[in-house]
Amino acid sequence: MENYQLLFPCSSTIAESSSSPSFSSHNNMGTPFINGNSSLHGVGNEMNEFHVRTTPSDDIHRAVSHDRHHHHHLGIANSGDGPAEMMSEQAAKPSEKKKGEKKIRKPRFAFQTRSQVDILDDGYRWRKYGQKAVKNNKFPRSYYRCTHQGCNVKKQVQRLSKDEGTVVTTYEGVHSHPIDKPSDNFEHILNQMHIYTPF
DNA sequence: CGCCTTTGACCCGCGC
DNA sequence: GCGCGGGTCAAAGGCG
Repeated sequence: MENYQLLFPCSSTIAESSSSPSFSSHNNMGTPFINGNSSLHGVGNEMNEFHVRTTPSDDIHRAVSHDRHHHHHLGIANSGDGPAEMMSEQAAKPSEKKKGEKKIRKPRFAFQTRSQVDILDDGYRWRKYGQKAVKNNKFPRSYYRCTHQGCNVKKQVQRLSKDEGTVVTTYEGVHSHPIDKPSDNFEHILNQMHIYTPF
């Protein structure tokens, strides 16, 4: 399914600044929306912010329902009236530090989706590694890591308490490997097509 | 049995 | 220093 990129229609744009180079260089499937203004500031700048603008029709995702809070079932994320949203945030956290390593924050980008379900299935396999309560939010935030060997991409998902129909997904890092969906069967594909051709 | 969640503890940066 | 908030670890358990 190399057309995973369709998940993010061309209309959605991203502005991100980061300290991570090696961005626009090789294309990485699965992150089509990185338009390569890489390394705005050199390493050492811990401040980066990300904006995501999506269009009204951005609730374009396959989604996993969580009728049980574990396994993945298929379901179409809503189709809603999600208005265009813009997000910007600061992340001034040095996360990547092993031992005397520099504190570089990978670029992060977020988008929000109106959806009934929390987990948007973007085609990668994720393992949840944490969940935390968020201040001023009645919903927790979940932390996921890409399970692909050597892939360090993370994402976090949270639902707005202000508008509980909205789910914010924040990606951190870039996949450098193909999509690793165990079973991409017809049903999945059909679901996608369904979503991508709303007219 | 392998893969995944759950969940409390831990860690770290920051403001007071 | 201390507490808080956000992010991560890892043990334990669940499920197919």
